[in-house]
Amino acid sequence: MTTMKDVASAAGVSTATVSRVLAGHAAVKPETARRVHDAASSLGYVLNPLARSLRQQRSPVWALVIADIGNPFLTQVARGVEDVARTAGYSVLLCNTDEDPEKEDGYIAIADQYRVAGLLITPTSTRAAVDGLLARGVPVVAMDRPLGSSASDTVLIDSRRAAREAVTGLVDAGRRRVACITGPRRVFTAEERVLGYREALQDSGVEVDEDLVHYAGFNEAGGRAAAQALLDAGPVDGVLVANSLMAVGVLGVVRERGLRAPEDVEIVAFDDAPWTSLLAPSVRVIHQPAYALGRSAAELLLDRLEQPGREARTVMLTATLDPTPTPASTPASSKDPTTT
Amino acid sequence: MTTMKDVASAAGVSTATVSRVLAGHAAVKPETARRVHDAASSLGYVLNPLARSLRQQRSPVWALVIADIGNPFLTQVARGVEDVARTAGYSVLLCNTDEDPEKEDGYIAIADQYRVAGLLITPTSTRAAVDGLLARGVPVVAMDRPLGSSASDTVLIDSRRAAREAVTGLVDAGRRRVACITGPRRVFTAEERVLGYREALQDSGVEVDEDLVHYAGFNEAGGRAAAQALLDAGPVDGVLVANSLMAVGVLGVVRERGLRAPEDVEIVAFDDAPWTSLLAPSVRVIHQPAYALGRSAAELLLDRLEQPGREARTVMLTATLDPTPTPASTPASSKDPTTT
DNA sequence: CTGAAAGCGCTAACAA
DNA sequence: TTGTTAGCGCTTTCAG
Repeated sequence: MTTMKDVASAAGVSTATVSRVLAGHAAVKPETARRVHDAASSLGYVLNPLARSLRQQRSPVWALVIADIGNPFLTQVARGVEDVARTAGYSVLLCNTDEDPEKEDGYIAIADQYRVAGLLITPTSTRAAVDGLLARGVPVVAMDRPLGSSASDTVLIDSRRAAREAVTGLVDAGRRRVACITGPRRVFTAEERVLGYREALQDSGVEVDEDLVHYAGFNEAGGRAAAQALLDAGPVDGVLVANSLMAVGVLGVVRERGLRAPEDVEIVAFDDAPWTSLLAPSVRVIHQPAYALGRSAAELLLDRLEQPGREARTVMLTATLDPTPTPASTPASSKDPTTT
Repeated sequence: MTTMKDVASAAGVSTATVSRVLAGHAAVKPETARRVHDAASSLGYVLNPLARSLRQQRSPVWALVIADIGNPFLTQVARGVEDVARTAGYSVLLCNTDEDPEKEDGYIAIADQYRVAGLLITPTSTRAAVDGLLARGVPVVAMDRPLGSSASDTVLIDSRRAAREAVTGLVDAGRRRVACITGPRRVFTAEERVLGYREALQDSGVEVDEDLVHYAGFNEAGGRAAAQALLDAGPVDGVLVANSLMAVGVLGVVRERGLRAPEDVEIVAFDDAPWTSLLAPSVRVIHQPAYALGRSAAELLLDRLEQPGREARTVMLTATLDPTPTPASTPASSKDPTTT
């Protein structure tokens, strides 16, 4: 393993000079710089970032702790974060918690140990253990869900409003038994969506039937289980589903039971994955600006890195109810950039 | 920032002893160990892994370089890798190349610089620049696609055979104009699937019409573009699609053109995401053992870490053509574990 | 413009 | 069983 010392002796200078040349700043005679570069490349020298970070007391890495790598919404968020991070020269260490508070705390601890320059998280627990980071002055940005300790920057999406709007639409369209299938109780967005649902019903003077509200895992299995329980209990003509993965589970059940959507039951779900418009029992979707969320969060982090002192900021983005899908034409609308 | 030295003086011992206590190995008097632990926890000490890695010349991190974080097949692979890594005490640095050879080489260089303990990759280029790692004795495992330099362990899925089987099925069912929509030319699996397609046609004595073979991006946009071009050129009654994301694009076009599937055109696609069985124009899927692929790859890496000398090994897994979907019942078959 | 030297926080011989 | 010591590879004063 060739080190800076090797390069230094090959170029006939000190390691200090090599360091200066490689870093770019600090004035070095061009002639010397050239010799160093030549030596470095001919030796195939590659800088050891561990040593550099040890010395500098910071590493150019961000930890991105997300709740579910299988959730298209969150992978879009990750893309947004990564794109900004990369252009700013940071690498992103992606960690997957599977909505498990213990795994979450474990990853935060690892990030802590690694002295990451910043942490972005979609907290699964409101009390995610980020105090250590914060105390040490490491910026933490909460994405999609707030953290208990509000000393950190936060980017949210107003999903409560969107939920309310969607449910109001269902009721206005004449749906009488509208249910709500949402994520785990502990999770902020899961609760927000239920709140929006309740508000809409109250606005419309419809009494909330608690049997129509189901909490479950934020994934296909959760959606499936909730739908089974819901439909076993009685008929329903509208459902608000908290994310696209759950929607898949719900639709599976709907299909198996021979129900038609939207005729028998109209389903509105959060998140527009590319495939949502092609689902068999059809779903109306609520678009969430996932990519933009990731970008904003990363920008807040960058900003905070420059002004460590500034007060915490909260950015609120808006979710929009897509127009009812017209089965005949299905434009591949991409409000978020996609890979090409 | 409290260091080991602080803990040492607080506990009235040397840093060497603190290190020994924290590492666990090496015998330390229980009494001393307790004092050290007390000191450490009361000071809120957290070990600096940078320093440790610098000293040990290895870091407990694997780089997982995948081609597309948005591809459900690959996220399942990532889960497999991560589960094995975690139980073995490694963290996984996930990198997303977007099928871009330059980004790929960039990430490999970063992994190289970070002195990762191992690298797992779904190479987008056969000549991914892993020689540096290999030369330094860092294990590299190729997943789903082989690397040019075959000095590395490899886990593949026999998708050529699966493609052949699927296309043979289409022809046997009376389909006469069967097309193939696959990924970028450079990508191994993209080519393999075309090879299987060609073999099937040759077996059946059907001449291969080159206009029916389309290469495109391994994502929704790619599938969409290929399908447009294909259908503009003439009618088709069967299509083999190389992955689920492309299938979404293809189905969108099929639907927009008012074609029915499988009546007018039967579509068989690789990868069974949870939502594939719910797609409107229906698709028959080829199941690939993604999670198992990830696990095998991780196990090969672990194994190689223990026996640096052993010769490279290649594991071949099998893809299976799922039975024709019966629209009425859609069992949520999970051959791969899912989050609950 | 360049070099010497100190030291980031930790681990691993080697002594004691 | 514990301490001393010598670095891992790099950056950064401080001199020159």
